[in-house]
Amino acid sequence: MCKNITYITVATTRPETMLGDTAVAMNPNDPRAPYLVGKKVRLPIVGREIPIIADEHVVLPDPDSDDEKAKFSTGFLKVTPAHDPDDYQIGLRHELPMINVLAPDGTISHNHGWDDWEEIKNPDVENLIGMDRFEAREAVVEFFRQEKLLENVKDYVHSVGHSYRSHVPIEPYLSDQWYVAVKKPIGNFKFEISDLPALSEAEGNIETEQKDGVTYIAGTDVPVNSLAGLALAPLLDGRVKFIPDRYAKTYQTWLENLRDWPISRQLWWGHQIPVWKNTLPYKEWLEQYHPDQTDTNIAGRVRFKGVECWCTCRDEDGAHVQYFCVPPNNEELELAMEERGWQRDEDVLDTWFSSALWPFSTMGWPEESPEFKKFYPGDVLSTAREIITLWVSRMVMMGQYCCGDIPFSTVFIHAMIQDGQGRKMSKSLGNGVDPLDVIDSHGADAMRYTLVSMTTQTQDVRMPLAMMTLPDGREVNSSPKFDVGRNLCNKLWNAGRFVIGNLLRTPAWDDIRPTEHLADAWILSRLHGAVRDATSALEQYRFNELAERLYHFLWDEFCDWYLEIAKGRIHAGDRTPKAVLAHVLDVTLRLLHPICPFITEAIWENLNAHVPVRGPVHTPAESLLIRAEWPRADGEAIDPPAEAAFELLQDLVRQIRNVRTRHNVPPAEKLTAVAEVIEGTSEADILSDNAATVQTLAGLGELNISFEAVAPPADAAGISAGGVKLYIFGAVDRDAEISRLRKRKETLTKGVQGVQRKLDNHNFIAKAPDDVVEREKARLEEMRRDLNAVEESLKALG
RNA sequence: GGGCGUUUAGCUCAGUUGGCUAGAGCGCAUCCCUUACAAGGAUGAAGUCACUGGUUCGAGUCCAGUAACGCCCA
Repeated sequence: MCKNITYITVATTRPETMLGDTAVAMNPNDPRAPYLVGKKVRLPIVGREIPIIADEHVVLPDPDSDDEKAKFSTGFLKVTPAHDPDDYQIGLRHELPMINVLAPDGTISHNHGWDDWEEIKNPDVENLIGMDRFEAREAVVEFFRQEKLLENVKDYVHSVGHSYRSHVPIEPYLSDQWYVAVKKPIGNFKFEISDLPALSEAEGNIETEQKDGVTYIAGTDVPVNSLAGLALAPLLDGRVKFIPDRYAKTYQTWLENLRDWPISRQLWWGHQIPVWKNTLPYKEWLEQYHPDQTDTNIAGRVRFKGVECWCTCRDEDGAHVQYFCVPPNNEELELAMEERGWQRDEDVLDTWFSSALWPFSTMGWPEESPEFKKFYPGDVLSTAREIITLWVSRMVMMGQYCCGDIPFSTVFIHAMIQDGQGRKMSKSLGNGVDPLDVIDSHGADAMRYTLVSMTTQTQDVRMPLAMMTLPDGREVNSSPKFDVGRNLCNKLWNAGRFVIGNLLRTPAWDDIRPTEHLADAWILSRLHGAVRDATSALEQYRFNELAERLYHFLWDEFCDWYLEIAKGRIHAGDRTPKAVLAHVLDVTLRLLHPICPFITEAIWENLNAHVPVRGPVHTPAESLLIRAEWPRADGEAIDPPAEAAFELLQDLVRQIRNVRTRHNVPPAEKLTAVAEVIEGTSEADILSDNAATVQTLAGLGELNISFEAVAPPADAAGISAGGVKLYIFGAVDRDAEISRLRKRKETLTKGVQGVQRKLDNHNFIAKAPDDVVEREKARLEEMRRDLNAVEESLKALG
């Protein structure tokens, strides 16, 4: 059957590229292959005779397949090495000619590598010259139609890369490019390998293997002293780490599979590649410029007119071509070269090539500037995950190649902020947020605080957008998420205002007894707890925890409780809280400064003006907060008994407030209460010492403490906490009280049952750690006591 | 196709080595312009922790699988 084949059919999506076809390929497993491979076919229009070759790349036809390629395949593939990356690989494998039929502007042209043009040119082809690729596509199809060579036109779904700027389909185009060899052992290395801390340490710390005299990182084809090796070794030996550490895998996998790095870019902007090309015959060049040179195979450093240059040369179509890379600031040499026919490469460097130099080029490198000496190498790089490979790895390579050390030891990868629908922010979608607009809508510190609080260990975070009208009338994209930061800053500012406004005649720290009053001991304990937690969060790069912890301390502890208590005490003539307030504000400002630098600095200045010496330190505080020391947690100040005691007061106050709300007691109305405690117990002491505090915070006109059992009054609301039973008089709404108590009873009953079930389980008692069991037992006891109190109160109400 | 992430209250998210009666902010409901703050205060309602199995005294958390959504790379 196959012997009678006189033509073959190929399918293509880009008919115009057939002008550059140099073979037809078929899969070696195709049953027709044995008859056809090795034969030649004549290419229509062009008339070029091209071979039929066998290549695994060709997809066998299968009309029933879900795979579009197999479905549309005829079994024959036109091969255009100069205009398709896959075809290029086939071309290399089979040593096919590479014929470029396009000009750089996308029109059909015979001036850019169409080598057999003179042999094949004919009116049909000449007709196509100058057409753009889309026009030529139609013209080729039309030619096939008229010559009755067209078998079919079908719709075909495929993906073609489009330029993200101009949105036109991208055309693969064979051209000369500069590449950086990343897996080649580096010759002429400026530094000795033993001078590189990363590598010399690596020699002992990572596994390597020898192959043909080259040392590779074990299990890879990455030579230790190649650029890829320079990037990979510090990760493997632990000198570079990623946070979160899962990103190390991205980095490692990419480096292990790295191919040479193409650095030529055909853009009108950027850093033009500093390479000059000369096509003079080599001997003439030698005589003219470098009479002493006898080795014709130059590659490496040469001195040229007194300037040290990099040089390489190669044969191109029988002529010697030299390339010279000229260092910067040699304009005279460049001009002299250009006058003599040297041409500078028109391409510019890949932006990532320049970016790779960023950690040191920003500090004056290659000059050994003071900044460079002080700040290189750095510590932490904070960046986004999509540039781990393109940028981070290259900075690590170049840092060592150019400066002899890695540029940073920790790479912190932050989440990507998406819009409210989970889409990446982009200019074309208009779903982005401009930080400058956010600063206008919410303030710089508010934006910073919010972003820090969003910095979790996940990959993405969402930021719902909203149009906001600024005071100046502009409508901008912002997000209600920034309200969190704005509210915090507002709170901080007002708290600062209040504190500073109360600092007249603040006693010296040595003149107060800062732990005598429970509230003082409590806030100092909480303060040092906050310092400890904030420090630990920072050290572990847990920025959201840092933000939340400080928010919680400032708002829920300092403002909601301590300030309210301090108000009453200061009003009553106690000056101790003034010293405590000044100290707590001082430390709080230090803690918040990295997140909210502007507002804290402003408050700091105010605080300095009023109380320059404050807290346990005897010297005036730093005049600028940015220079002030980060606080240190004082373990002595952390006082768990004081915290537990204070929590009892909080519990009582909250429950009394709850009663007030449920009984619709007007805020101004003072209630009378009686508390029943057992004499000599700690809760009796706590309550006796802090009755005034509870009264103020809970709005009680009178709080009597009884060591005798109090019969639950029928017209009172009852609460209980930590062994304290408390009855509130004047809450006359019996129904409301009954429903409140029933709800509490239900909650407590459920809780008791749950814990009881746990404690009845022998396995739990036997296998759970003792402290867990003890905690459960204590909880059970507590809940039972409260439940009893609730039941008593219910009984009293009838 | 390969790698990774997410799924917890109406919304946006925490929840580290399993101990949770599951938290926060916003929103919601009720009350309050009380001399730091209404961008505030007090109180409250709201969740079958995507689904299915497993391990365990105990699972939001560990293991296996399923589904949906998303990101990066090719």
